[in-house]
Amino acid sequence: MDGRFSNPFLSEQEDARNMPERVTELPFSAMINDGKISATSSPKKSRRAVQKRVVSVPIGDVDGSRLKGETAPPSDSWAWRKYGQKPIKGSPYPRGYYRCSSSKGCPARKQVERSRVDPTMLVITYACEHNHPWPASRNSNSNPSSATGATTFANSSDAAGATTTNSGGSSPASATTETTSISTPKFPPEEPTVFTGQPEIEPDENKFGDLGEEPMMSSDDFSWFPHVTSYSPTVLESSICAGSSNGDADMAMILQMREEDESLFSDLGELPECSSFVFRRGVFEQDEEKCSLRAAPVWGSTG
DNA sequence: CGAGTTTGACCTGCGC
DNA sequence: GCGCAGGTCAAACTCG
Ligand SMILES: [Zn+2]
Repeated sequence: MDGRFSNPFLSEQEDARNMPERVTELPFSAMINDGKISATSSPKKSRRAVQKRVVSVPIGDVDGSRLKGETAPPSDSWAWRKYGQKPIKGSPYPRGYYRCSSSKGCPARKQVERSRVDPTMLVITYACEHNHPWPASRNSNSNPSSATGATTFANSSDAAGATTTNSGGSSPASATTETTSISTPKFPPEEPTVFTGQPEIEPDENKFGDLGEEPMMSSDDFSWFPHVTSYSPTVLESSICAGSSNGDADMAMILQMREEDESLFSDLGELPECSSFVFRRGVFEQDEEKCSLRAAPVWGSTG
């Protein structure tokens, strides 16, 4: 594994100190941390080696701001357990730390914080992937084949579609439902930076005084849809990666997803090529990393 | 009674 | 070496 992941897409903002919040979203995942788990060695490197995918999502009042009203991100089908919350310097809003409640051995983590530039947006930072194919315990349906898609989709669409948040100006608000969702997952291998429109780097606590500037939404790609998320290469890789323990299930799931994938794209008439590309790529990688990396079967027997 | 949330304490990396 | 800031743990508490 020499190449590892030199994709220009990945702009892992490990020490993104300069840019506190660049409402950016990385289409591709980068789970290749270090190759070694933080179990054998000291938990020191764990801090930095972890890549992060930042996703900006408009706050939907459909599922969120109900009782809490604070930071209630739209559930992404995965079960998250909050394990911490800390105020972030430079941001008036605290940051919530979530972990996967499905399995103890699941390294999946999620950080949710409100965007400083756009209080109506939540910045969700994903770290690590799930070691398991699917919790299949929380909400959603047990049949991620079609019913789930439809149901979840409808529900979600309502959220984003209704909220719209206007600020993001994400695509045509007039568009009802799904179409709006995926919008255009265009990840042209040439401009991963996307956020050139906001060279404004805050030195310190400048803050929320005149952040009336619109984020411009250079990358308002797919609006956060649980369903769509499943299609995200992230999850794909996740499942693939998990193929260390029970490849069967994973494979099955992948196939399943693929089917749905096609359906989805077909329905939307979007770039199916991309999907194929991604899918193939994932498989390819699976062949390479197959039984390596983390994918610790901790949750397999120890439980 | 259990899962999940809340909240303070504690730890660690990093800059000064 | 100290202080700061971010990140995590764990006890207490709440809701179902
Ligand atoms: Zn998980």
